[in-house]
Amino acid sequence: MINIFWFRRDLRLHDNAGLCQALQSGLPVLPLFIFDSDILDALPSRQDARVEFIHTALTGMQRELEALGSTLLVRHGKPAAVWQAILQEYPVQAVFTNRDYEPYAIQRDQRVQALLAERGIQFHTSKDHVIFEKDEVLKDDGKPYTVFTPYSKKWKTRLYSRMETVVLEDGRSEARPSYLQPHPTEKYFSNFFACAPAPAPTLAEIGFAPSGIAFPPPTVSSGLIRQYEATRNFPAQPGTSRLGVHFRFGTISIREKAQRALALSETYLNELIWRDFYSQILGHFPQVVTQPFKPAYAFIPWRDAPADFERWCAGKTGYPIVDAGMRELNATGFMHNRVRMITASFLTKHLLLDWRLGEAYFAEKLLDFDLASNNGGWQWAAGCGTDAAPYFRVFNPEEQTKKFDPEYKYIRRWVPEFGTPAYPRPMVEHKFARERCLATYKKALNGEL
DNA sequence: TTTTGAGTTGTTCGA
DNA sequence: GTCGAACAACTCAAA
Repeated sequence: MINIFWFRRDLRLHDNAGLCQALQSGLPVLPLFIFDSDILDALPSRQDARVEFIHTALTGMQRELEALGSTLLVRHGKPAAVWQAILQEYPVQAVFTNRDYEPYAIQRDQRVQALLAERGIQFHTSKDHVIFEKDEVLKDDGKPYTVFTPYSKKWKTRLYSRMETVVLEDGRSEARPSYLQPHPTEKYFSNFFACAPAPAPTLAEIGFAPSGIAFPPPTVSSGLIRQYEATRNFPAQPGTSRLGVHFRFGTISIREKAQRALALSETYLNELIWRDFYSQILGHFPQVVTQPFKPAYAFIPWRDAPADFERWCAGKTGYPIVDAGMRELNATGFMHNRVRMITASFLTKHLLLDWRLGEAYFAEKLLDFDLASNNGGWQWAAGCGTDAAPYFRVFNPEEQTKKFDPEYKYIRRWVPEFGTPAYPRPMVEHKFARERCLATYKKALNGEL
């Protein structure tokens, strides 16, 4: 008999909670990854950098596992069908995996768990993707938080409520939060199932072509984290970590990064807490996937203007900071955080286009796309999210440029024709757009529409 | 139950 | 240029 560890959004061998548990289960562990055709077939393009990223990460793990005398089983198909095939091929006692909190994943895992249960096979799940799951940080009345600041306070209280003494390499000892302790997977590497390498499908075999998009490294310097608060808002500078895609697919450990953040930057730690915050919002309020978090905002009459949406997508709005952001996204699969806010505000408030359009476009293009964070960010930009701030906070693209790209470095990098006759005029005048937005929101929220 | 303080990231206007 | 108030009123969280 063997046990199987099922990789999904946790593509690493080190400090992997579920894998560590599996390796301690007493049976040889065969690692598995499934390219889920339900997900892949729904992607709009056959050149998807995320699929390529996953494929690259799997190749790396495959190499590590072969060096350990084992292998990574990589299959392609609908999860239920793949599992049925695997259970025909291997005598499986139990399956281990890390929990995934997105609605589709929850449903998929319920089905797989039922399928396994019919055959008497246990399905063990672990927390790995977040520091705290949705029911670990709750108000005193047992209900979920919907405002970030009190959530973050309770999050930190909980983090520091359990400490362990750790002996460092130089012999000194230090107290560290138990929740951030690494899972020592490598101690149990001898428990992988010993077998010949199993051939994995190529990118082409699962139906995809290389995207041409470069992947950021899974590392960030301590200097950057220390300077994060001072530099993160300037898109021309490399002041942000670019670790998003690695968090998304688990090629780095959230615990390790949180431990470093604790030592180096409160601001950076807060960003990691935001990740948990939006994950628990999605878990408790899954309707946010299609509906505004604040129900009253469902009555805003978004404009129906496909041509305007196309101009926004293409980076041809005539507002250089907006266009620079959209072109960076289209070219690299990444957009600087500050510019994500500006472009999102522009779409929802200047153009009065439905935030779900922008959300879907980012979902298609962003290498680091994460449902919970992307949805939370877009609802925030549209004013309909958990943020208590007023809806009349309309970003002025020119003011934002003055503050965050005063020398037009970022703009010139992505909009070389800026300042020449080839650059388009603004597609909508700022003052007019601002007033139209405020009037429309006000009416809708007063129930006059 | 009531009260109180506060809420990621902003802009505009007038003194 | 700089500063504070207004933008509106509401809901959340905790005491």
